[in-house]
Amino acid sequence: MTTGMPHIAQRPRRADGRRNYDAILAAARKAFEADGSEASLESIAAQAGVAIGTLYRHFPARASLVEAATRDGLADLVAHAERLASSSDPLRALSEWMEQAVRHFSTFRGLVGILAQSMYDEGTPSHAMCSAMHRSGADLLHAAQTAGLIRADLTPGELFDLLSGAAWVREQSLPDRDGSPRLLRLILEGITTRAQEP
Amino acid sequence: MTTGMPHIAQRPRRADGRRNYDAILAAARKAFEADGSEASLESIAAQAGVAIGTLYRHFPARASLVEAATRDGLADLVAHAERLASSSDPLRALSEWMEQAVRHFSTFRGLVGILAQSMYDEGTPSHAMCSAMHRSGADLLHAAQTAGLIRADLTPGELFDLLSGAAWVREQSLPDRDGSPRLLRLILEGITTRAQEP
DNA sequence: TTGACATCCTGAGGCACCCTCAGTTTGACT
DNA sequence: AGTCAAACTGAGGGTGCCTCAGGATGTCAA
Repeated sequence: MTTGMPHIAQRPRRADGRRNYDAILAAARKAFEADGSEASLESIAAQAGVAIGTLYRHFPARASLVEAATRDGLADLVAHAERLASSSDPLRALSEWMEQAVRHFSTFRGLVGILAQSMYDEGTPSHAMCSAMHRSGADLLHAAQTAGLIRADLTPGELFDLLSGAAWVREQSLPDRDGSPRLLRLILEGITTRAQEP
Repeated sequence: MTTGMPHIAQRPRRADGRRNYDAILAAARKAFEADGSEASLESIAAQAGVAIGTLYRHFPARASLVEAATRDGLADLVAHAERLASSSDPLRALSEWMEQAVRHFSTFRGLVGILAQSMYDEGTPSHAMCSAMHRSGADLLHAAQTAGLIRADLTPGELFDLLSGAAWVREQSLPDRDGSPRLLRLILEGITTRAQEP
């Protein structure tokens, strides 16, 4: 997964192909939700009522199945960022987006790890989406920095490291004991500009 | 791994037993270093010149092998914390300890995840060591808070979340592109008391 | 030294999962 | 109805996990 074109699965043309593609995707979403990104591909195929070879036909690597299963959600995140970019309150915009980003990054166990890899490895299915997120996030950060609300020496890469770390912590903790809102608040307050405080 | 006594592997009594125990541990350290905590146990056994059953005799679960492989390092960390506890510069002490903690947490890929689990799951081999770390880290934090140098509303649990997140990021990034020193600095500056700044 | 025996070791074997590929079926289009 | 690319199937070879019945051996006391 380091060389060659990134594989973005496209919907097949034949009717049975599309049917199976959709069934596999639905089963995968359910399985990832329950068992994390390491869920058994064979049981996903079985759940979709399809032979294992069919799954591999549509999604030649686990990462491409994960990409397809998360594409829409991450696209929403990017769209939301672009909507927020014109906000008159850049700090609030950034804060809101960070919250949503962490939520999306930890949709299921193991996802952040895959996304973190994809961020810098171009030969990866999710790389395109990650780049888009990076761009839109960087814009929000830059706006807040220009307004003097966020420390100017914080790079987009560092912001993503902080968000990934928070998402990973959220992923680890049990759903009922989710400390990520508090963690995110700490991070946000930690990177706001000092002069803003009384 | 949720019920029953935590299994702390103890050195076996017979000479051949001790020999094999040590050989397995050495092989495991090397394998974890190279392949992360998910390294193949069968190849570890082979590397140690021992049958797979022997490995399982000494380390009935992967987690107990990880525990044994990291025990000394984490014990050092706790000892260092206790030495730092009497420092006249609590902020520097905390900072130094945090740096070392992140380094130890990310000794090899997958370790932070295991430690994060062990922190709150008592039926886990590493739980005892994690508790000790928690205590000694909390002391350093408390000292810095009493001196008014760290925000008073930060709990030890939150500090560990931040450290775990940073360690995870470090674990993900390639050795040459390690951004964790910078990340740690951001975190530290983020939790210092606001009035301290000019 | 020599039993006696608890400790320790072995590795085959059942299970789960990964991924491939040769052979077969079928939808789509003429 | 005929053609054929697209899609499907599932056996099979590979890796890894973990167990357990049977065999080997170090230890210690007599």
